[in-house]
Amino acid sequence: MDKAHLGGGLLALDASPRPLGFLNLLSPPTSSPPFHRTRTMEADDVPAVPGNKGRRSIEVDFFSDDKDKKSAAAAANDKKEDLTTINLLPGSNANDDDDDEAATRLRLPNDQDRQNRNTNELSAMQSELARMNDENQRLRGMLTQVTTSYQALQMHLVALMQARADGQPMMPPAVAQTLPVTDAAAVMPSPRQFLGLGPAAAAEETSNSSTEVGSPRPSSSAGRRQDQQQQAAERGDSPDPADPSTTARQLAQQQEASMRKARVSVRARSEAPIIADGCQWRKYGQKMAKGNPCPRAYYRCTMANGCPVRKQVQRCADDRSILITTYEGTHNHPLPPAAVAMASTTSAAASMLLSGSMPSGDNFLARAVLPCSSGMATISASAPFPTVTLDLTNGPPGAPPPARPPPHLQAAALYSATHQASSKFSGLHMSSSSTSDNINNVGTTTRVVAPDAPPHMNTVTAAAAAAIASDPNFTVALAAAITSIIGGGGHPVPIPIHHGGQGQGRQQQGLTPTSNSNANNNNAVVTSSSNNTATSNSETQ
DNA sequence: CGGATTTGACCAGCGC
DNA sequence: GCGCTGGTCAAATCCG
Repeated sequence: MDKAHLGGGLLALDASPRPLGFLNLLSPPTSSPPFHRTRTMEADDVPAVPGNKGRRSIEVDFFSDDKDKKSAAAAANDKKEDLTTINLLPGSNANDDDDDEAATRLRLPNDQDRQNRNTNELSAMQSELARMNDENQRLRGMLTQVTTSYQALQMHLVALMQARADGQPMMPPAVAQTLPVTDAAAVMPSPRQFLGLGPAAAAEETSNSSTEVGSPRPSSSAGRRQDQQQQAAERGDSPDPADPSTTARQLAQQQEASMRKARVSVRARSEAPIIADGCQWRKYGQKMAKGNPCPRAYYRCTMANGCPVRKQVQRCADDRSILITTYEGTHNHPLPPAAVAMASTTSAAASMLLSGSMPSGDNFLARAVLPCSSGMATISASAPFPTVTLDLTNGPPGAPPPARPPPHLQAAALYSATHQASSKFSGLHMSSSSTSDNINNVGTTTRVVAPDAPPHMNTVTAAAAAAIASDPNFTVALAAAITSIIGGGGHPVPIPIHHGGQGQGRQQQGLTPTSNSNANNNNAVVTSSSNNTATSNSETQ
């Protein structure tokens, strides 16, 4: 493009191919006077004029006053170029006077075909401009959402600091702000819970019966064995049912029993065997699941000794390009920023699910968790455990995959979207009616689709959110801020992240992972009943 | 050689 | 009670 054309009140448009949505055409900057809303499109976009080997360009007149038009017309005449001036101003009349004519008439050769062609191109350009305007507005809305999310997170950090300074218990906003006082008191985790110590940790802490903390009981077969052993050991202690501490412990166990069952399933298109969520995993099993020719792989987090987090990975039976990753458990160690993205996402989703924070509309969670990244979240409260499925596939199976970020960026997009959810929940706590419904209405399965997120928008917003959230500066700064605030600076402190559970983690400080992985797996949040992945599949397809 | 992966066995829950 | 299924373990194997 001829950069010289930028002068003389003409602002040249880059004719090179460019994704939509990054050009603010209809909202000219106001801070860069003198700005003349005349744009010149050049290059191959404009057909060559026969006999004219000079430049090819179309000048689009955005002028709103005669003064600007006159100057632009003069500038155009000075150039002696093959210009096509198009008046796009609504309601303008090219026959008003000679000055207007100078700026608005189509200076084309007397070739009717060429004129028709240019007219068609004009309409195409207008539609293109309209599309770009829509795209621009969507981007603005997304930016607003990101800003809001950031502010909400910042406010939450401030609240954390205050609570820490006051010594008051702090709870996740999804729980604290969506439950009535009584329910919130029942579900409210202790400060240690929120900082990574589960209810069992609190119970164990009070009883001083074990060094193991943050240990939701596994419900799997092996976990059940472990559970039975632990229960037998507790029976050996002959707890008094009337003992308040015993009752509290049983309460905590009941709470964690329900919490550990929550799962977060993420559907994302990926050719890789697993999605890159930032954590280190070790495969410990593989099974053929009924109804799916693809095997299901079982992974365990190996970033820390005894980390109870596990995940199942299986390809969708109907669309092999879709990878379904189901997370369970709570990390008991610090996470790298890349892992924080996915972990916090699933954490927030599970927290919202477990907190029963859905208001009267079942689609609330979908709109809250995924207002833009996908537009679809599947909430399954079916027995034996609730599952929230976050769909990042952007479209039905078989649909042509849209331009989308790689899986790890999708995770980051989800991370961003979840914080949007946090901000939405932050504004929700004023509504007392939102607490009436509870996810514990076992037996209901709800498929919900965000009503205000058209597919094309989902793609764009997810990609943009991914770009923002995956920015190393952003995530690193966020993690550093949280670490510095919660941990009081100096040493890295684990960010309370859990998958599928709520407040089940523990602080690493003062805890020494043992070499007995089984013992440490008391922290595991494992369930062993129905195939929730299959449930998710059936519900989301 | 150590860590990761594979794979058969085992166990518990559930439905008939 | 029996078979099916999901989930996990652990020995064997693979791999860098």
